[in-house]
Amino acid sequence: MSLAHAILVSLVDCPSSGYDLAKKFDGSVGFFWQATHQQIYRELHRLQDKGWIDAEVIAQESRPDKKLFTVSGLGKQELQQWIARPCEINVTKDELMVKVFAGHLVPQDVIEQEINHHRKLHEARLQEYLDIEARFFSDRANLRHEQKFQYLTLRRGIRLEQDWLDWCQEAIELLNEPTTAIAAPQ
Amino acid sequence: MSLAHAILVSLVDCPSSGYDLAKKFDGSVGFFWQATHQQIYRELHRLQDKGWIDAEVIAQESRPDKKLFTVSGLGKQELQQWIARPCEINVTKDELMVKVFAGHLVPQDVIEQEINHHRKLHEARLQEYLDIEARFFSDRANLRHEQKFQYLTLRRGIRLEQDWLDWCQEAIELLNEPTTAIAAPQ
DNA sequence: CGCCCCATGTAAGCAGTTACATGATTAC
DNA sequence: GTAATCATGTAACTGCTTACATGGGGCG
Repeated sequence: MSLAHAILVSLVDCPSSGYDLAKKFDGSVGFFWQATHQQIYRELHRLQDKGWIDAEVIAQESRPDKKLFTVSGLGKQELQQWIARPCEINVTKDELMVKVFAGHLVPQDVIEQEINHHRKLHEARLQEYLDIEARFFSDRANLRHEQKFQYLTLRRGIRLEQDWLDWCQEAIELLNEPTTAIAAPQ
Repeated sequence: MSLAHAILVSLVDCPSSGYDLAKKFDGSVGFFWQATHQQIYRELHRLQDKGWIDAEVIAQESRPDKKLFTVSGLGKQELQQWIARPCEINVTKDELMVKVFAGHLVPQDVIEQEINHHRKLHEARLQEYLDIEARFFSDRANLRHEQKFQYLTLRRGIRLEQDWLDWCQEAIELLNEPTTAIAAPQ
């Protein structure tokens, strides 16, 4: 499992509290790994037990205290080893595809509506990614070493969303092609 | 949750035993929904309790008996309602992206190797999909109504794999661009 | 006054994974 | 004779989700 590693990666990027992490897992790292705050707090305890992260309690005025977590030397070592271990393709569970697969069970406009609904969701997400690209990666010829890697993950997201839009287009077109040459009962 | 629905969709397509389903979830429906045989058997019991599927025991010679499951009227109704309920974008958990995000922690060739490894995996999967396209959907102008929908899911897969290959290409290129204009310490 | 934000947690329940179990048949 | 295929399951464990809990501060 690699929620542990997703958290380590996030902490290496920037030391954070559990609360901060929960927010980051709702953006940036969260674009390719999701976790709720409950998962995160539990995992942070485990990571502390393993000695992969260190905690420092930060007292705050007019705010609850927070624990700031940083990746330890051991944790960084573990991360490096994990990155070097080849991994499999991520598994997908795509509800929309399950629906489309059984699309013949419902009136065609039901499926078309659902595809259009998803087109809008993917459009919005694409726009979100493009905004990040414009804000943080506008000078693409001069990316710092670390930025290159983060930019690549963003590019993956942009591509994915764009490709979804293309598929939606293709799908609506195919569904509206006249169904020629069916051996219809006469 | 929709393992239940993935199973219903699979059964509507073709009445099957738990064992058959487990195999199907290793191909066809399994390209966008995965489940082990244990999950499937458990879910089949639940679906039977709900009355969404009917079981018929088939005695076989020289083989263990098997239970053949078919979707009941109630199950079909439920499926239709489920398809009509708008759903969210599927969540992704992409280990490779987590690794790439923290790519600066390891020597560059480690990341390049991992990207190349994934390029090969996606190439193989693309080929698998293209074979299915050639075998079952060669006559694309004359698809039956149901086939259109299944073809669309295949197209989604083909696009996804192709897009992965394009990203891998792009990634390797970006990583090998000379890092110009870094304010390097002199 | 009520709601949202900050910050961390417990508890219960469901989903998913891994290992183990059985027992006959067929293929090498 | 050893392994794979057919066919179905139990048990234990880990991971994930949902709900609930606390308590101060800021905002409208």
